[in-house]
Amino acid sequence: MGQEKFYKSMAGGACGAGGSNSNLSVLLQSQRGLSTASQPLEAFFFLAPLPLFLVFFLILPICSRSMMSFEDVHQANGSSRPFFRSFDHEDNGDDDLDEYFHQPEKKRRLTVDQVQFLEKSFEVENKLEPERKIQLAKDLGLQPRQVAIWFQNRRARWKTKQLEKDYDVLQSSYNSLKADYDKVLKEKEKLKAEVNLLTDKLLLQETEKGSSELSDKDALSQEPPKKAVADSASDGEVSKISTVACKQDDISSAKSDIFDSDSPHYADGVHSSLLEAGDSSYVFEPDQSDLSQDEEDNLGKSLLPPYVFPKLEDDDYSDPPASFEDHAFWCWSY
DNA sequence: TTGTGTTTTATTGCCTCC
DNA sequence: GGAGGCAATAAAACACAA
Repeated sequence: MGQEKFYKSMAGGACGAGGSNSNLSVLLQSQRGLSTASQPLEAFFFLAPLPLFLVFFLILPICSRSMMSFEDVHQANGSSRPFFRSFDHEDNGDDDLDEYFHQPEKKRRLTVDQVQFLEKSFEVENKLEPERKIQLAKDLGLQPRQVAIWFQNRRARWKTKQLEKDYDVLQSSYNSLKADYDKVLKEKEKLKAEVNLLTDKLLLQETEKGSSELSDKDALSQEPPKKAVADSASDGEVSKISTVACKQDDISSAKSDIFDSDSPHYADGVHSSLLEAGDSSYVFEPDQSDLSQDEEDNLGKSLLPPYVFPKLEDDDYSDPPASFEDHAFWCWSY
């Protein structure tokens, strides 16, 4: 099928080499200010010594097939590659000519000028209408099919480049987001440590307060203080007293909420060690005998001051993949 | 000079549109 | 059903290091 298309387009674009060369020459001259000699008739002078049938049945079809301009062969562009390299090589003799004609068609690169012209045309419009294709083919001395293929490949290259650009944009966006995320995470850890520190301070204060109140009570009841404390401690009196004291104090109540919502789960070294050292956790144990667990939770949530957050386990944060590539793959896999 | 990687030109097969 | 586009691929041309 491709071959069918190819030969159709070949027929459509054939036999325009001479006139089209001058078109290209004029166009390129106007573009770059170069003076390139356009001499299409040279072709026929060159072919004159050959038998007529050879010219019409062998040489011309090949010229039209490759759509090579003689100007391109002669042009003194230092970097230009010989567009018709094989043909040049065959100038040596009839044997080579025969060999050439029996060779399978080789790929020939477009000249720098042709590519430049096509690039400019592509910049204007990357799609190719039939009329423009024909015109470009004429101007460049190429087959319409070649022009179409060039545009097709050019679009593919453009698309690849565009994908690379998009990838870069996404990558930088991901990097900045990840930086923000890390920053927030650090901030969170910092705030968490601060809350722990304040809670511990409060605990110590409450402990001291509880002891002093107990001492006052002991003094009032005129009982030997040491025995009373020892006795009370032994049967849990301290706990009850402290709880009452705690309930009388708004701040401490709020803080004990903090404590309730947070501290039992703490695994942080500082906090847990302090609690264990004083063994004071029982002091703030609220009297919740008449509250169900659900009510307890709801109450706790509704009464929490705005700065008290529910405990977030570390697992609540799922770490993003280490790299942008991993993340992209991770997203893609979902 | 040669091996190897990259770029460019061209083909093939499939799909969509008219 | 033909024309044209696209993705995948082949293969030639080219660049370049060893």
